[in-house]
Amino acid sequence: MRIGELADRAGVSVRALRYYEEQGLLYAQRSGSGQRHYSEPAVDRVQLIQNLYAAGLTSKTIADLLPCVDAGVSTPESRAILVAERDRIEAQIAGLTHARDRLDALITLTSSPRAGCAYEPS
Amino acid sequence: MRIGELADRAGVSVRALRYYEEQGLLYAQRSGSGQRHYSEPAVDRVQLIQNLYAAGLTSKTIADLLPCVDAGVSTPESRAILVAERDRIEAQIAGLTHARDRLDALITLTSSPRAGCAYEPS
DNA sequence: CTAGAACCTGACGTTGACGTCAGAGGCAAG
DNA sequence: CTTGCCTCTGACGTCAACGTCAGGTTCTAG
Repeated sequence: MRIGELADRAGVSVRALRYYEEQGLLYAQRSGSGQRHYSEPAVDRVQLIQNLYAAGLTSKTIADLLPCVDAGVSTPESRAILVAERDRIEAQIAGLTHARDRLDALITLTSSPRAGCAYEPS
Repeated sequence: MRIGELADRAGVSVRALRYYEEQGLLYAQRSGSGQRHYSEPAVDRVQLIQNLYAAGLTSKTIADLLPCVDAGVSTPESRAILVAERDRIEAQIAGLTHARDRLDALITLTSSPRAGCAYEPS
């Protein structure tokens, strides 16, 4: 498939796909005229990349890790990165959970006037 | 306390504190010579701000919400923002959890050579 | 065959939360 | 008094992941 279709199917922009290639995260066959052509698994790969981006990994970190994904093996260095990122994500989840709880408390606090002193005329 | 001490105690940079003030998130008394002076609760407030930043809220959103925190009440608009941000955070937590699971799987997969086919010569 | 959509390669623009530097003034200690 | 650290304002720098535009080529539907 060509780049536009991949973009649609993976839910990202065409520009993003070219950027991923630029960063060494995604490869494409080139037709004679220079157009990129992708195979089916590219859809999953792009979604994986997006997922890792969303988790806060940088292009460089992803570029370091993807070869291990492809090969199914990891070096001591890549394992260290993996574990470090996993821990970072866990910490981020904890922080977000805390923030969510604060927002929840804020919602409860501010939307029920004088909560606990309820005496609302029916 | 002065800005340096607040920065230390809240774990942020002096620049960040001035930026928060610029964005209307933090106020300070000014001495005759123009130096900022903060009271104790400022430490908590800075940590709240940091927490909200870490959760992905923008300066503007925080600026919209802090008055509600201060007043303990919310308008329909602020409630909408609160709920929207809460939902966004929940979605982000779900995404991060997914990413963490993928990394965990990757760690397991790549660090135990031929898992399930174990036959290692002792 | 032709119009229009899709694609190409540069290359500059954007955004948010600060970092950093310059130049000047303020404050406690010896 | 001066040394040295802290603070001030103002303004430009940074970084990542793209957005967007220009100018040109290629593919495809009718």
